[in-house]
Parts: sequence; structure tokens; C-alpha cells
Amino acid sequence: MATKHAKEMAALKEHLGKHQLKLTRQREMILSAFLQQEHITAEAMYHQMAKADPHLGLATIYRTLNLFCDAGIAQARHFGSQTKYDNVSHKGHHDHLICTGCEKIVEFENEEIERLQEEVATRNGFTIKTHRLELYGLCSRCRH
Amino acid sequence: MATKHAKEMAALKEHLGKHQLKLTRQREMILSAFLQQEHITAEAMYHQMAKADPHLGLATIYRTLNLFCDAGIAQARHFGSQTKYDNVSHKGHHDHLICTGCEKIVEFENEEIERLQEEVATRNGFTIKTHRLELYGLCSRCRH
DNA sequence: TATTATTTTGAGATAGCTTATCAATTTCAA
DNA sequence: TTGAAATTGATAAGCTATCTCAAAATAATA
Repeated sequence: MATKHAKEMAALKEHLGKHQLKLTRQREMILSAFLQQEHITAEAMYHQMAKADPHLGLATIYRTLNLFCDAGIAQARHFGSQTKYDNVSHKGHHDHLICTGCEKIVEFENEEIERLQEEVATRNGFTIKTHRLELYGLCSRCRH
Repeated sequence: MATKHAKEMAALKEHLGKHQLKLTRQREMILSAFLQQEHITAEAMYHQMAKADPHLGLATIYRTLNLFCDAGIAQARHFGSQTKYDNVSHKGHHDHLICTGCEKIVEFENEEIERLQEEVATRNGFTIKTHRLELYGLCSRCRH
């Protein structure tokens, strides 16, 4: 179990070391649980982990998930009023095609688009950390 | 002044008509002020408009900007904990480069990306109506 | 134009999510 | 093992956005 997420654990430890932070039981627990998710909210994480440790505080979940973001293990995404923390290692990055008729969501990847994004960023002096691309429209079924 | 934003005014009136809503002094004022912005938060709008009408309520600003979204005049975008309302008519397509350091926003257009988006959509049987592309990272100044 | 049903407004209360506070506890280097 | 420094947990506080409701404004109708 611990060896399963060795890569992320190493990334976390490296980040902790560089910033004079400490490895705690909570951080290990949360990392282990988080890596089994694709994307999850802090609140959902809180309820899920309450079974394993009823005294784990919500603030600690938030602090730790934000820590994971800093360490490059997670990525925060804002949906409406909520923040979802994506497991970066789980999949390569994917964008979304969203049908405004039936709300179906199709995930896709396109290397050429990613490359062009980098190009745009460079031209403007930016270094991209993350991005978000959503295409809204009608799927074949809803168009009729 | 009123004729300047005739197109958006027409779009608003059409939406109001279809939904049994009414055209009010506040909606006209807010539309006029909003169309002079590229993108703005409700809070900023509130302070700005306080000069013209000190009694205009914040709730009305929110309600009206959301109304504009429904009418297709504005588009809401979540950045951190805040929501920014984009003026859709300001430019045809404008995507965003967003600095996570200083919150600077650079707009850009890239026809090649747009073309590839269409391609992806077509391949998945979708017809795109709108899209949203945001690149998050650090601008040259914040990188140091 | 006057009437009237319906919608909208303004001000503050409320809700939902996230962060700040701080004493007690834990970590880890010496 | 010790002790400085970081972390935790519980809860208060902060922020943004929405809801409530009496009063006001709008627009359809007479």
C-alpha cells in the first residue's frame, strides 16, 4: 500500500524537505486516500476519512490538499462554488466536451492543442502550470 | 449612448420578453456600464456604480449579471474564490492567460486552436456553441 | 390615463465554502 | 532524550453569493 504510491510519496517528501515542513501521520493518511481518487472535494474527503479517523479535522484536509497542490501532486479546479482537487498522477490531462442539451461530458486529449497553448503562453512571457478547456455545444442526439 | 449598445439591448429585451421579465432602470444602467468593461466582478461593478446610484444594491448587481449570462450577453468565469463576468460582445473569441501570481489577465486569440477544437468536436459528433479556454501560470514578472 | 396583477428592488439576513486562530500535540534534528 | 519548530483539531471568522420580504416599479388591461 505504501509502496504503491512511492512516486507521489517521494514527491511529497521532497517538497516537505525543501520547505522545512514535516511528515505527519495525517499527511500520509490523506495522501494514501487521495491517490485512490480521480478528483474529489475537501468535504467529500472529510466524510470519507471520518471512518478511518473520526477526529481528523476538516481544516487539516484543506491544508493538506492545498499542500499537495504546492507539491504538484494535486491540482485545484473551481467548479461553481466548490473546489475539486484532481489527482494529477491518475491520468494524463484531459479536456471536456460538454453537451448543453443533456449535460453529457466527453473527455478528450489533443496534443496539437496543448502544443499551441504552450506557444501562445511563451509568446506572452507566461509559464503555464495548468489549463482548462471546455467546449460547449450539442451532441449528435440533442441536435435533433 | 442607448443606441451604442443597440445589439445587446435587443438581445436583453428578447430574453426579457421570452421569460416574462421586465425592463427596469437598473437593468438598463447596469447593462450600459457592463458593456464598457471587458470583464469585471460583481463587487467591482457595485463600487463603480455607487457613484451613479448610491442606492443600487449588491444583490441587484448579482441578479442582473446572472441575467445577462442567461441572455447570452455575459459569461461567468470562476477564478479562485471570485467570479468574473466577461463581456461576450467585446470580442468575438477571447481566451485567457491568467497569472496565478498577480492575477493579471491577458487575452488572446488563436485561429489554429479554434480550428482544432472544431475538429475534436466534429469527431465526437458535437456542434460547438461556445467554449472556454484558460491557461493558468506565471507571467514573466511573477516567475522571479 | 387609471387600475391592477406581476415583477423587481434594496437592505440585511443567511448560506456555503475556505481560511485563520491558538493551545495542545507531534515531529525531527541535535 | 530534549527542545525548537511545525502541525493538528475545534471552532471562530471571512468572503462571496443567494435568499427573504415589504415597498416600489413595471407593463398589460380597461
